[in-house]
Amino acid sequence: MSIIKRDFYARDTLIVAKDLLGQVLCRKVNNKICKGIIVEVEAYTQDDPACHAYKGLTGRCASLFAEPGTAYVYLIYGIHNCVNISTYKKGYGSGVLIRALEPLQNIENTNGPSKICKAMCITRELDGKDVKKMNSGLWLEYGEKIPKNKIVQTTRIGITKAADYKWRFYIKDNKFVSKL
DNA sequence: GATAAGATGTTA
DNA sequence: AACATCTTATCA
Repeated sequence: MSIIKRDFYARDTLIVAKDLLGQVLCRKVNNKICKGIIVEVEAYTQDDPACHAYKGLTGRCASLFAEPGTAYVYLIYGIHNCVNISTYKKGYGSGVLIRALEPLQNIENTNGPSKICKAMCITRELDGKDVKKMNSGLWLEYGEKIPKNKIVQTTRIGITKAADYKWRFYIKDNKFVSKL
């Protein structure tokens, strides 16, 4: 397994989102390593009304504007954390929300964006971390390539704006994709 | 099985 | 006031 490099993230957000399927999200806490295969994602860009970066750079979403391959971790509904990876280029607010994982190592039950964070101890301390470095405690590695006919593209979940954008991608027939 | 409601805190 | 969610309760 090798770590995913900058070039991967420095592309169009939709492409990165699709290509993240099958890659492996890794987290090190208390000398334990957790791993899971990414099976479901959503793309968000600065031109997208549903994106936190739509209204421009704010304190909360600054990580979306950072170098490609930066973690954006935020609190939603007062209770739950969600994790994104910033994409495209520095100064442009875009990223990919990791919605579901297939457990590989030291985790289970990760069929939702906040469940991932709970299972892997991803908190807002990780906001702004560089996921291209293992010593951030959170990074991604190359996994299996997913054949095109196994990738489903559809509408995003839990948003009210731009609800017609088909910017959600998941692996067909995978048990760990979140429910409607 | 399905659907509805409640928890909860940060943000602009 | 809105919010990129999850769990529990209450039906059937």
